Amino acid sequence: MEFIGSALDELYLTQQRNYRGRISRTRQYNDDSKEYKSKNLDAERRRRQKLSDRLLTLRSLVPIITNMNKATIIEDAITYIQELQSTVKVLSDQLLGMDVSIEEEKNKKQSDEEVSAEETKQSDIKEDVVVSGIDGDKFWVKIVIEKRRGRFTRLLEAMASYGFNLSDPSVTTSNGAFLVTSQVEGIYGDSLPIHQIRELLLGIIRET
Amino acid sequence: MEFIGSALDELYLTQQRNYRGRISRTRQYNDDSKEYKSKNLDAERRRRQKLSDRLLTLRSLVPIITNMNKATIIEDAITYIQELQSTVKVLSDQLLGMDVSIEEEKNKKQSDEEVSAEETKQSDIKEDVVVSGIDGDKFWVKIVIEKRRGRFTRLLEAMASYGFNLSDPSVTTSNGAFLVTSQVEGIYGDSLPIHQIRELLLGIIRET
DNA sequence: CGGCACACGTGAATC
DNA sequence: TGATTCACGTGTGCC
Repeated sequence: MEFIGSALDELYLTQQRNYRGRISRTRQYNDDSKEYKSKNLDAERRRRQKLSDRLLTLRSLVPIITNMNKATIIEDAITYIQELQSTVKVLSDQLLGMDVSIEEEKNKKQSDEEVSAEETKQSDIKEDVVVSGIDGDKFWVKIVIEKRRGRFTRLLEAMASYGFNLSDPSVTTSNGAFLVTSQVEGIYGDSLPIHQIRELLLGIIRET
Repeated sequence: MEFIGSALDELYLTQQRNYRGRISRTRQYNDDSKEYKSKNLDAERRRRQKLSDRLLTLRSLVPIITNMNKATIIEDAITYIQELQSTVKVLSDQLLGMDVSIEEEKNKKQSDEEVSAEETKQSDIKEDVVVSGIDGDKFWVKIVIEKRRGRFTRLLEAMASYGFNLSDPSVTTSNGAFLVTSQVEGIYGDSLPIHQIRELLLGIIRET
């Protein structure tokens, strides 16, 4: 609330920041007057900038970004890590499960669930469609839908008919749900707003 | 510009009040009262705690922790995400049957018990079809084919028309190849020999 | 104008 | 002790 000694160096506090930008400089020592110096001012500055840089690089690693917010960056990173972990689990299960089911009796009940569960699952799936722009006409989509027979094929057909061009898609099914994650580019050769794309996808899903 | 100390505020606050600095903008007056000021104090507090919570949950996801530091938490998360991404890539490559130079220092157990694998060359996409029985009329298929536009859809259609009933399929694309892994059951209501199923699948692939 | 998000400088705490 | 990390309240833009 108050600046003690600093008195808000009106003169030498040439503070210029754009939004989310950095400050230029603040001078402390000088003049005849007393010094309002803090010991760890520079150290604290470096610490802040370092943390900010780490956050930036973290954001660059996460493909799905909902907001530039400091908190949401971490939130997205959390969900992305969880997705990656589950992907690793599915992949290694499939890699190890190519032989007979000898091992997975105890450490993994996954085989039993997959075989027995099948189509008798109750539909507790919460559908979800997330669209986030990457750059230009590239997008990242994540679709969670209830697994129904032939639905994935129809979904792909519908998306193709609407001009969606999927690159490197990944599809997994788990607990009676489809999870489709993919990069998409070139919708009608031009970029639509994110929310319109999402609405379009929702419509497609609704029809399939 | 501020010293605080929670409870100490009220003591020191008043005596610092008299120190008057000119600020261009709004001044939080009511100095006469003993009440301190700041409007978004609570909001800022919630924001800080929220971010701290997110950071904590992020740290809980990362298995390796070098330090409890705020910056190192993010740093560890960054390296962990990179590890996960490369792990996913290695696993899908192994599922695709592509021999990559294993330079990994991964602590993960890598079972190289890749099945029969009658692949021929490695310069291009190695088409591969592996069928292994599970029990009864259930079996496990792994299909690696060259990625062409719309081919996966046609493949699924053809398989469906032949009575293949896929359960929990997983599809990934990498390096211009499709990898389809799935459990299949109930071909024509009765079990065919494994090699005949494989021949049937090869024929389907050849036509798509 | 208010909510929101951020960078800032500072005192305290830890090693 | 000094170096380093943290929480805090505030000023200040941006919707």
